[in-house]
Amino acid sequence: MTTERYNPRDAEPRWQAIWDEKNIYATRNDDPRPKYYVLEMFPYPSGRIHMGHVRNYTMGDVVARYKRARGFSVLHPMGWDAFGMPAENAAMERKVHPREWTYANIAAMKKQLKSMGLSLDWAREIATCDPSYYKHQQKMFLDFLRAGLVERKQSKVNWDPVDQTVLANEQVIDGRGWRSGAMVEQRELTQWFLKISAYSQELLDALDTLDRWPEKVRLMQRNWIGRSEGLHVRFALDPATMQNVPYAAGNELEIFTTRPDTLFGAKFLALSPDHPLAAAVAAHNPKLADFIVEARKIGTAQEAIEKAEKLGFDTGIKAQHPFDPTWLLPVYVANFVLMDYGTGAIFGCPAHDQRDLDFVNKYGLGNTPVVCPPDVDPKTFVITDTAYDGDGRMINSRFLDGMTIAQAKDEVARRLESQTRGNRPVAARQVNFRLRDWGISRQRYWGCPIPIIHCETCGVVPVPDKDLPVTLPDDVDFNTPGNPLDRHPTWKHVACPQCGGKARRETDTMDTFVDSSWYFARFTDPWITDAPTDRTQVDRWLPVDQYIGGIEHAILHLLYSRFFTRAMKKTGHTGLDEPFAGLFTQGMVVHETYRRKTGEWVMPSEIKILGNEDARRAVLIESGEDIEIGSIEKMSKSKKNTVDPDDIIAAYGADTARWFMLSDSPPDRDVNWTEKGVQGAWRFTQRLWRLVHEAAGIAKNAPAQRPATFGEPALKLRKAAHGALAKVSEAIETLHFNVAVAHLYEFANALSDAIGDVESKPEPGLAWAMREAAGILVLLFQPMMPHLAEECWAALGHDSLAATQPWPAVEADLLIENTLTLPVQINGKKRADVTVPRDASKDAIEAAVLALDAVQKALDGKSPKKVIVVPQRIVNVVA
RNA sequence: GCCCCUGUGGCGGAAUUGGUAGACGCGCCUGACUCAAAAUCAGGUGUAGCAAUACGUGCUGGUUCGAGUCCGGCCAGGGGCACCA
Repeated sequence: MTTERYNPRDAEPRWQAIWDEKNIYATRNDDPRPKYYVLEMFPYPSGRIHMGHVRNYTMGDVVARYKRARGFSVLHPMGWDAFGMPAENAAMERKVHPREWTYANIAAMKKQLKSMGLSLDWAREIATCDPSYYKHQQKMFLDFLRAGLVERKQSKVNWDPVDQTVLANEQVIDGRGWRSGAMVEQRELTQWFLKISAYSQELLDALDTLDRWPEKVRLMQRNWIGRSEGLHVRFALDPATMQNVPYAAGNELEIFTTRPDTLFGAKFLALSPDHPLAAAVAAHNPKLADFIVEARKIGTAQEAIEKAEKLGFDTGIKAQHPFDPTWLLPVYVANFVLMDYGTGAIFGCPAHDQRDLDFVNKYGLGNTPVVCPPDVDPKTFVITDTAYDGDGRMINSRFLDGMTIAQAKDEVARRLESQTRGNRPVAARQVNFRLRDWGISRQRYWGCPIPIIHCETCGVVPVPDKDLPVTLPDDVDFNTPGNPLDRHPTWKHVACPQCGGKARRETDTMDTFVDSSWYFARFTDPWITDAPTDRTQVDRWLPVDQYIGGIEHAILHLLYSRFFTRAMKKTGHTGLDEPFAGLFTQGMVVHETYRRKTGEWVMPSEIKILGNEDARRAVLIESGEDIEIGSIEKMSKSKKNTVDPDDIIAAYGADTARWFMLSDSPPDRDVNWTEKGVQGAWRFTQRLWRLVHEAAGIAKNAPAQRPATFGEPALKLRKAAHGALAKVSEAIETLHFNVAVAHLYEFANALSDAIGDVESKPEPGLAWAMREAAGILVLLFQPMMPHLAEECWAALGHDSLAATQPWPAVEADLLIENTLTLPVQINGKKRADVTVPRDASKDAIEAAVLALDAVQKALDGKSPKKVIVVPQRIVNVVA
């Protein structure tokens, strides 16, 4: 009797219009119910959404809809990460203003997102390029400046020669710019820095409290922060070797080491090529000067950084061993010592550090092992090509001999701390971090202007709060590379706010990661005009309960946001430290690749698949030309293996796309987009529609009152319904969407069986159970397929909206079975089943098991060695 | 090089965290309906075997009444960091 098909092209826009009209997804800031803030990482407005967005926003939407049904006041906003390079590239290539380009893209993408049926509160929409947003960012920059969290300093920076801008360390991947892919060069520039390193320890410690973050992300951040404990040691330099060296710091050299225990294995000291002492020696030593120039090249723009040979240059200076002034160590300049870690100088213990060993083997400085591995005879222990960095006992180390590494470290620190030279201890325990301050200056137009004025007489002057925002000029040209703000004829020329004299604006704009470091806070009250946040709202809504996005932001965005939230707290804009209580990182959307014999990539929409499995092949639709089917890879424009969400929604509807995104693959793994898979999802939407309509036909005749008793088929259906309810709820709570999907399939199968029972085994309670079950089914899939749910909910005779219904309540009694079927194992292998009453005693179960034929046979008249009865689980007979 | 994660049918993946391995879906096979196809419906589908049964969660050892799950060693794939002293 199935006639009509569900038509998403008609139904989806219809329900979207109704949701809009009734404004059901708006969140009120005065809602007294418990709050739940679910947020997906906001998109860059590139112009079109891609499948990764579909997956990301579908997951967030399921959580939002589920929590709403669970009675929470849900905040689920959307905005745009709208500043950035592509807008300027478009301006250069297509002569369109970045603002126009960006806002046109936002309009297009908003339309696409709306077609997905997401339950978003669009009234809170923000775009980071809007002065009403970046005004507050400028205010916070100035607040941070006053709080000592901003610094302006000259530093070596990573310069991207293609984008013509500076990149943070985090934005350099394998020596290349994260966006342009160009080899990064080193340049000296004066930059604005946010002092994230002031929070190194705190950012590290607090990771332990983020128990709803993936362990993987926490580990990556831990490694990035890179805490190491060690000793800061002052080596005295032999005055005889320091003649003619104009070195301001005097006759000493400070080093940092994490292995003070190996001090008696020292063979040399080494300076970074950028160390002031190296420069001082080079002033009178042209060969060293040349060496330093060469060494710097290797550390920067050279391709093979990791393969660079360890090179050194002997300065002729000698340093005294801290425990023995007569023991002199040569001081080298070495290309592998970094200036901006520790003190820019090290001591080398070749026996226990591979780099140092490579170095001494090249320059013939020898090595002395000072840590002997367990079970090795110290007399025969020698190091040749491989340094030993494992555990052991101290040898060849005078008063340290026999100690463990930990004891030796402590002993060295203790002795050197109490020695003084020039009224200062010779050594101090020190903690070092790898994390550097966050350089935010970018030489770009399309970013948030840094609200600073440089005055010839007053120096660096903050723009007064009353003059905010500093807005971008509209009349800019992109015909030449570099920063359009810098070459704008008038924009940068202003009067100094302090003295009124001639001054110029800072023409650098902020890194766009600043924009995304606080948008989640702005969403809590995007309407407030005189402050970045309303403290009542931001403190009530934050932290974000569930944040969802890509793993690619594990360090950059998430670490910056954690820092920024703390900085906002310090300046009174929030009351908390951690912005994201729960984090989920979703996998990518991948797809097969296709290419012509000539090697050109071909889009999935351009080809047709013929045959199955081994006989599977692809041809170009247009010409019938054979196409090679390649590996499954991340969807990307370059390999053309993308599928356009618009096409999928036009062909199958948003619900089918959403359902497929959630089914099969666990959400944190990659999902392979296949035509077969989409068709499977499509068939299921049709099947649900039919099932619910059939069930509705039966339910029409159901009594209004719940029957006092239910027959077997009705009870079976009710158990299936409530079982599914319990399992789907749990799966959504734990974000195991693929498991929720599987339980919904199972439940649909059970409903289908029950519909068959109506004819074969009619009974009065079944119609009532059918109505209950169909209702539960619809509400269970509502978070995933909201349009279909509305259509089905209406078919069940409701004039309310499925999207606003409370989550159904489980009848716990139905989940408890009166009799249990336990598996019976003999010696750990399953051999039989036994059905016993739920409350049967262990003895009763044991007796029932021993009476089983299979058990009798296995025991062969003997009595069992042991019978293990695990209540409600399993029985194991040990024969 | 260091650190981390993952290996389960033809495929995507389940498995109450030590208790019936393979739920659910895809694919495939058989049947029904149809002039036929699509759609739909019913049944089957880890491997070997006619069967009883045996084997089976990357390999290998161990702990346990019982191991996909815990421990040791290896192999493969993926990711992060990489002169950080």
